[in-house]
Amino acid sequence: MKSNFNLDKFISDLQSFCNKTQTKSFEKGEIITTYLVNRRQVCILLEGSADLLRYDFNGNKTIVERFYRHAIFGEVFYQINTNNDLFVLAKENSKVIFFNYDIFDKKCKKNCDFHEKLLINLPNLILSKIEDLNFRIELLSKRTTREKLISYFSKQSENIFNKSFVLPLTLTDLADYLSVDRSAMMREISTLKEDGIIKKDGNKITMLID
Amino acid sequence: MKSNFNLDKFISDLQSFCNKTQTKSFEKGEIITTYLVNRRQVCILLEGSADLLRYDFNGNKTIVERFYRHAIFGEVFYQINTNNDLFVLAKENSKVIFFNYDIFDKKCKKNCDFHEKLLINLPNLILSKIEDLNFRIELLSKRTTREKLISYFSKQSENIFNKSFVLPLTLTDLADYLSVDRSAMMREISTLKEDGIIKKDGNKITMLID
DNA sequence: ATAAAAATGTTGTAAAAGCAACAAGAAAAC
DNA sequence: GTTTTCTTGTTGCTTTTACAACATTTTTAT
Repeated sequence: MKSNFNLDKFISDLQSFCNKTQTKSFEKGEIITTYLVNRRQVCILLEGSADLLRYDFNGNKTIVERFYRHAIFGEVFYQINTNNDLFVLAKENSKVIFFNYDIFDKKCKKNCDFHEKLLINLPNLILSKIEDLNFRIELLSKRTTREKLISYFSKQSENIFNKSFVLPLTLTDLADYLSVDRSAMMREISTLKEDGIIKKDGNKITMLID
Repeated sequence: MKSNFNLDKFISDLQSFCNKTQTKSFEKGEIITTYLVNRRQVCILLEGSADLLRYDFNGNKTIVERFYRHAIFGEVFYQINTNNDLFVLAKENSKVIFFNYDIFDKKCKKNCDFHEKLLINLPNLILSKIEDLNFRIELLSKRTTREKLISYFSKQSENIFNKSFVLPLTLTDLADYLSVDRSAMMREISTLKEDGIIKKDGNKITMLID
């Protein structure tokens, strides 16, 4: 549904042509990166999924963003003020390519076509990210938990062209993502079921409306 | 406070070097552009301010984004499905430069250094936009109207390095921006005043805390 | 200068959401 | 295979927010 250009080819190009990138694998639960002031790291998720997390002074967790395959993230894309505030946690075993944003200014060697490819492909990754952010804003702008849930479910359904889909998040995480109280959300899911808007079987949801 | 590169020079470069861009002026209240499916227009606000607006089926207005000088917008940055859903309205007299995103693929003529400049500067504009979107998400993620207001006010205060600042939006628009009911927001502003968190004189707010 | 429109400010009441606590089921760890 | 941890599901109660209505002030239009 997102950008359709050949990202996989691009990724393999990145790895073969430039010695200024680094690829690492992470196990579920490992910290992929912590956002640092004055660093301009760029990360692209090649495999797996991960969360950008923040814990506030009260210890409340916020899922700032959830990343899936091909997501781009790093300090470059987030205004940070203090260290250790934001970090990215692998939700599944993941593979990530890292490089510094400075790569755009300082070419690594003559005739390295890495930069050309990067300049050509990066915009697509970034535009895709902007679309995600806009959707998240649309979600969070909804006034009620019910509307948030319907929007989120509809989007999931549209993404796979199917009325039924499996939730990619636990319900606990979904509440954090929609920025609502979990128990209140559960209550709302119950009324959505009662009202015949959705059907729910475990973490499989079916939309019963258009 | 945002990106510090020389945007003004870049803008004048854009206008002088490439015949594929167009610059137009708009009076307050005029529609700058309507988002169209299958178009990939890019707009940069050179002067003034504008709102990206949506009216839902109930007629409720949402300020999707508010643009100030140097903001970048257009279909490229928003996933749209239907025409006439989203449009950009000038809040003040404004000046906007338009070009098509295809400009990145199809160079206009040999030795036109427009493209080089565009490729160099556009990322800064876009990263600045991403920062704005992230801040908006942070705001909307707050669970209470009180927290949303405090975050918004703090940000305004930090931006100009001054405890006192003039609201850039009307209170009515601020409510739409924070996605809360206006009267409920007004009530919360009252309690913020009572609790000695802020001082308010017309549309000038002073933070009384850190 | 006057009328019209928009924004601000306030309040009562109904609806929604948050908080807290707990039981039951599922998944992960040992 | 058993224990421990995490997730789901539910409910009573409190706080917050939305809705609606209206008065007042400010801004805009003519």
